[in-house]
Amino acid sequence: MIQEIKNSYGDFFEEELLEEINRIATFKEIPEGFEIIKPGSYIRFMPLIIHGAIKVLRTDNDGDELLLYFLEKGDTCAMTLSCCLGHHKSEIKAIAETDTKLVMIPISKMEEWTTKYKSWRNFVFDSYHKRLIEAIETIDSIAFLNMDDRLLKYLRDKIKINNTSVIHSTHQQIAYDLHTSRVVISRLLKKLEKDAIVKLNRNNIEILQT
Amino acid sequence: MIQEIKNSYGDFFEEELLEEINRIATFKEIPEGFEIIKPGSYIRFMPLIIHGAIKVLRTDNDGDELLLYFLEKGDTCAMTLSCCLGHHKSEIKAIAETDTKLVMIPISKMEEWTTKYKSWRNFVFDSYHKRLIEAIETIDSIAFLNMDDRLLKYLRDKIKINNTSVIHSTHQQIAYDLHTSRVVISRLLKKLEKDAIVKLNRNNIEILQT
DNA sequence: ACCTATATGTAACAAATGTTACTGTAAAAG
DNA sequence: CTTTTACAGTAACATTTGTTACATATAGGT
Repeated sequence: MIQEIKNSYGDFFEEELLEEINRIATFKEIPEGFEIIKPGSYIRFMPLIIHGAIKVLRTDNDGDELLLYFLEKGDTCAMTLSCCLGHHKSEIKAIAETDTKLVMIPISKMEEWTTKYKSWRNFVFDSYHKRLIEAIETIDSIAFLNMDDRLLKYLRDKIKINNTSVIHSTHQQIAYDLHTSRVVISRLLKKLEKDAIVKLNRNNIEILQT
Repeated sequence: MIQEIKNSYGDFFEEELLEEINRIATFKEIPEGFEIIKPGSYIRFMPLIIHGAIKVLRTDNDGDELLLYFLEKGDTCAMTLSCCLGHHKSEIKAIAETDTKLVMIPISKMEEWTTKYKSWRNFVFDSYHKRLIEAIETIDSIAFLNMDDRLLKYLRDKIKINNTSVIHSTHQQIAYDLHTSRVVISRLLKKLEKDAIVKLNRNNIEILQT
């Protein structure tokens, strides 16, 4: 497992810490579409992403959803950090965007390691920083962009995360992520197709221009 | 200064740390309306709020603005934390909402203290957590609420922060914070007045129902 | 008291987004 | 092969939000 972590996180962590992770953490493989974090649930493990991608959504009581951001190799979920350190409930939902490999750290080790290892402390600070920046970029999108530009940004983020130019999603799924309706997405996608930016097929969207 | 900090932060910090803050930090009084952080500027101090309130806005290149959240006594600005620890540029703007008293910590001490003091580490983690939660609540508002409810929420947040039932703002100022136009705010405020939720006067808005 | 800045009220219209309803069509299931 | 289900296309309309234009009102300076 040490080598796997090094592949994804470089030499960020000290050898000592790596060995401790190796001893204590568990390795997990998650299939695409699996719901890793459910809203309202308590979290006992903090996931380090070794391979793949996870999408993180905000949910409210009425079943409304909104994509917050994607997590990649080398990332961790700052909301999980918050939950772990503050022992709060999850207010988000996390779904495996692709098949994903995770290292699960038990929360009991979290505080201990922030005291013990400088690299771990920096990793946690850095993760918070990244997530805060991402959250604010999400605010930028919904506050300052129209739906057509938000859709385009979404499609581009998605092909980047999945490392492909074809998106396997239905219009309805996209509508959920952007918190709008299927009809609106179909309408805007059709416009993008007219402008030769995408090519539409059943269950997939090909991105022609990046 | 130690007593001032204790009044605002309780016994959260160790005596030792308090003394170090007292020795190193500078005390500052800021008048209402003063621009504490400008977008694009580098930040050399981290402000701890002793008294008063600060509003934090997101800005983009076109001069668009959006209120992110208010900071109160006991808070600090996590974006500043990010900037300090990561040495990034500010992407936000901070303005004194009321007359405000601050303790300014030089960033050089930041990392040192996170290693040295457990309470400081926890304070920093806690601040990040709070700001992340607030940012996500802002996302909730703009994603899930219509402008009338956003306005109402804004007014309520404002009277809470200012500890008064009269808001001294023009419609234009509110429009900037919510990233909409003055006419829209006037229209919606008039509706709230019809519903006996507010009373409108020149340069101030009285909130009748909380 | 008069002038001027700024603030507010409001109508009329434009644009963006959301909703409903119905169509056709491809894939999956029987 | 037929039936069913899920997906996508599109028109017509409703609602929300944004824009322009102008009228009116109030405070402050002279």
